[in-house]
Amino acid sequence: MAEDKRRSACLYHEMSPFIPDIPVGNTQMNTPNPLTLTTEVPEVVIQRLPLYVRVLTQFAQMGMGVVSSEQLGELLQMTPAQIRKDLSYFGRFGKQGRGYNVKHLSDELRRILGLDFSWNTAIVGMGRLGRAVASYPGFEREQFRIVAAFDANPDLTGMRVGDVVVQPMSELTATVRSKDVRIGIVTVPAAMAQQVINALAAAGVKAILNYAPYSSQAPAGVKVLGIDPVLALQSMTYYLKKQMVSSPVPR
Amino acid sequence: MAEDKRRSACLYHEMSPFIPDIPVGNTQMNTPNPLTLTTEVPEVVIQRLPLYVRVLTQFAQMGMGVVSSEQLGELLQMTPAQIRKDLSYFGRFGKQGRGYNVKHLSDELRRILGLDFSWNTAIVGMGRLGRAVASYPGFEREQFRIVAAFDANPDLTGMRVGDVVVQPMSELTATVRSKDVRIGIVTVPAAMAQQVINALAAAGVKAILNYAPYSSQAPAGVKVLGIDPVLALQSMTYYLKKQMVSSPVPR
DNA sequence: ACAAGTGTGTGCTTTGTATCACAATCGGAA
DNA sequence: TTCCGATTGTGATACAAAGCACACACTTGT
Repeated sequence: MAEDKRRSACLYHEMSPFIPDIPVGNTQMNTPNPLTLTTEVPEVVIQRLPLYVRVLTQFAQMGMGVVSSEQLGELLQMTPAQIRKDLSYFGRFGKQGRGYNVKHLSDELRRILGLDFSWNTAIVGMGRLGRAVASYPGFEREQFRIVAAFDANPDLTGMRVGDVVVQPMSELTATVRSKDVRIGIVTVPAAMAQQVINALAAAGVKAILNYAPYSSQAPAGVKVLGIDPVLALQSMTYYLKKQMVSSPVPR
Repeated sequence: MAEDKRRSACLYHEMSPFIPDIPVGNTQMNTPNPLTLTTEVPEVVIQRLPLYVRVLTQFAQMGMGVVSSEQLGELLQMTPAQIRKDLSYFGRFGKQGRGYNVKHLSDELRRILGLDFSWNTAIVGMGRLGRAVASYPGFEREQFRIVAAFDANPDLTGMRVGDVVVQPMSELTATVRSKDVRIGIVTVPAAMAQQVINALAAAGVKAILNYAPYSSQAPAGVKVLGIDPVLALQSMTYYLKKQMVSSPVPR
């Protein structure tokens, strides 16, 4: 039977400290050379996993015990085949004829993504945007703990935002290390963004969420992801404009 | 010479009311059947155009008159070839041996995207998140005008947020039509998101920015784009976790 | 116990996107 | 004016992702 395409599943299991004891016989670790056979999981797939987690949560709230890839696909607007293929990168989570156990798959995906414990984050830039982001409950709800906040403006030092007190930039490196901050959130003006990103990277932060409307240079080994609602709107207007031309009367 | 691959450039020029008078001889409109030859511009390309606009603005602020695709590529972390190819979907904006005129290219891209005039938007959900989004200056700065705000909670009706006054949901349809709202911003709780999206769509809105952490079903003909910083963080943790396993001592 | 039905996992095909490589073109220097 | 270095625009190519289709596994009902 099929015993060749264990590709990235192997890679993954190697990274993972605990292998799930799914009743599936073929966990043969016959990987010839784990360093050469680096068949990575595509980044797009990784980016879709949180989506799967989210809809699984929705299904769980609806009281459903099992879901099929077709049901998932309908909610996510994608083909069942793609979902199955994505999941197959990490193992065999479904049962033929039944589908996927909602709770089990959700837990597995959370574990794969590293969402089974909480991550310490620091936010830099305590202006209007920064305060809004810091007080947004969505992060804490998903186990992202904001454990520190910084701002260059000395007037803001000492101000309480949520559970933390604003610190001056000079304390960034020390605090990041002492509080084991792994994720940085940048909410400073565009002109300051790059230098803040560099400072965070220098302090050892490896993942940064950048709210500044600025195309940043990611320091080596650091993942910087931009969040910019304006960029999103700006690409939608292209399609809006096209529609207007085809039907000039707006309604 | 090359006179076959005018593909989507033709399509685009057809949509566009004003054709730029770039000194380029071959604007031959020999498209056989504009309806059959629908070689669309890839969506990924459209999504990158705002990025180009943004860095061009940066270059302009730096006082640069012309840029090469290589310079753009360095700032955007992508290959020069890709930038050139993306731009070639819409026309010939550069000059061999020189590069692109920053101001000219920026203006052209803005026009292509429909950013040469302002767009009316309405925001639904005036909770903490909604108020933060409504008062974020980034939208107005890029010509997205928030002309209406709605909330289901009657206590909020009449409250002033930025330049607008919060209205009840019952007035949504009428206001969207009378104020020519083309874009909707959804900042309601996840459980309410779908019904708000449907209401906006029914009122004629064709583009929606959804801040709710919920995988929505886009009504036919409507583009719904989700903004969720948590999803972004959740995919980054995958890589953070991998790094931790390879170097167990965090620093 | 077996047959019918359902839905997974995955090899193969198709589609789509990024990259390469080079001819065509431009501006400036000699 | 002509040559030279630079950089575009784009066909061709390589790569990656999505979708298809089916064997196989599991469940349920009889």
